[in-house]
Amino acid sequence: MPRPRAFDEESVLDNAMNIFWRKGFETTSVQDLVEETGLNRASMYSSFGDKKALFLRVLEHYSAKISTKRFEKLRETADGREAIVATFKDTTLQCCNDGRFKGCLMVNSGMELAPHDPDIAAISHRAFRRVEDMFANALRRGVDAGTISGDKNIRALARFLAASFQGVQLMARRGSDPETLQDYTDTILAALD
Amino acid sequence: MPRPRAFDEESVLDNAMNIFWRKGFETTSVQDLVEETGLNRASMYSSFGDKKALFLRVLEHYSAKISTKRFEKLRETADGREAIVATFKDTTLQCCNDGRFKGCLMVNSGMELAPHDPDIAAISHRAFRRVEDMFANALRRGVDAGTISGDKNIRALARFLAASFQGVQLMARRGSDPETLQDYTDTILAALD
DNA sequence: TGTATTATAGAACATCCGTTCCAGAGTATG
DNA sequence: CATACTCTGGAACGGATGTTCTATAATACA
Repeated sequence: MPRPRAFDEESVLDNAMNIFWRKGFETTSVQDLVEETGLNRASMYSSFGDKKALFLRVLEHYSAKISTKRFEKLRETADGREAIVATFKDTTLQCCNDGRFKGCLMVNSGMELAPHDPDIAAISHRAFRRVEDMFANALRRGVDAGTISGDKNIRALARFLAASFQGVQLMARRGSDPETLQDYTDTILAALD
Repeated sequence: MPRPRAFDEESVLDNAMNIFWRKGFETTSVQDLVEETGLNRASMYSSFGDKKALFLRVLEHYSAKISTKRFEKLRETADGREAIVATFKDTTLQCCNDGRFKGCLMVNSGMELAPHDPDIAAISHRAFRRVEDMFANALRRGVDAGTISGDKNIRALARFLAASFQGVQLMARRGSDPETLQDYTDTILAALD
C-alpha cells in the first residue's frame, strides 16, 4: 500500500559514510548529509532516527564494506607472514594515493568520540580487538609455515601490529609524507624477523 | 593610565588548554571557555582574537609547557638508549593514569583539523619533525655509547619511534587497556635491539 | 476506483554557535 | 581632582544547528 522509497539505503549509507569519513562526526551537519545524499530531511529522520543513529549505521556499513575488504588478504593469504606484509604494503600505498587525509573512519571516530561516548568507545574497542585477533591468526599461520620464528610472543606482537596499523592511518590522516610513512612501515614489518 | 587586567594570561591558557585537550577544537564552545577560564567574553576576544587564534596560542603553550617536559629525558639523558626507553615507559605509565582518554593535544588536533586546516597541518607536521629529530639525536648518542647497534638506519628508526609514540597516545585517547598498551610499548622498544 | 498507508518536500522550531557592541568600572598620569 | 584609556559585564547579533511538523504525492490493496 505505501508509497515506495525513492532512495537506495545502501547508496545513502555510502554517501553519508564518505562525508563522516572526510569531516568527522561533529563537523558534519545534517545539512551536509541532506545535500550530499540527496535524501530529504524528514526521510532521513524517519528511516534512520537521529544523526547519531545514522552514524552508528554508517560505522556498521564501514566495517562490513571497507574494513572487511582492507583485511581480506590478512585473513585469506595462506602464508601468515606474507598476509601481514601485504596488508601493510597495500594500506600504506593506498594512504599515499586517495587515502591521504582520510585515514580510517574507525580510528578517526575513536579519537574524536570515544573519550565522551561510551557507545563509540565500545565499538572502537571491539574493532581493535577484531583486528588484533586477525593479526594473531596470521602470526600463527606464519609460525606453522615456518616463515615466522616460533619463539615470538604472538599476543604481544599481534597487539603491536594492530596498534601500528592504526598508527599508519593516523599518520595518513595527518598528511604525512610518503617517505616517512614508508620508513615507518618498513620498520614495523622488521618486527617479524 | 589603563585599567589593569584582572586575569593572568598564563593561567587562562592553562585552563583553555585543558578544555581543548579533553574535548577537541570543534566541540569546545566559546561558552565553555568563558565558563572554565572565568574570563569574560569581550576580554577573551580583545586579548586573544577569535576562537582559532586562541587555539593557536594554546598549541604554542602546550608545546612549551607539556611537550617540552614530556621529552625532557629524551633530550637530556646521556645514554640515548636509556633516554628512549625512559620516554616511552614514562608516557605509557602516565597514559594509564591521568592521561587516559586525553592523549596528546598535538596528535588529537592533527587528526581533527589537519585535513581541513593548512595552518594546523603545518604546525602538526613541524611538531612531528621535531620529535623525529629528538629521537634521531638520541639514537646517535646510543650508537656512540655502544648501547645501540651501529648498523641501524637512524632516520628510518627515528621516524618509526616518533610515529609509534603518537600511536601510544592514540591508543590512550581511545581508552586502551593497560595490558595492550604495555605489549605495544614493549614491542616498539624491541626495535632497538 | 477509493482508501489506507507511507514517503516526500520544505517550512518552522527552539537552541546554540561565534562574534560584536555598549555602557560602566577602574587606574595611571596631567 | 579630572581626564584619558583600557578592561569588564552582559546584552544583543545574525546565522547555523539538530529536530519536528504539516501538507502533499504516490502506491498496493479492498
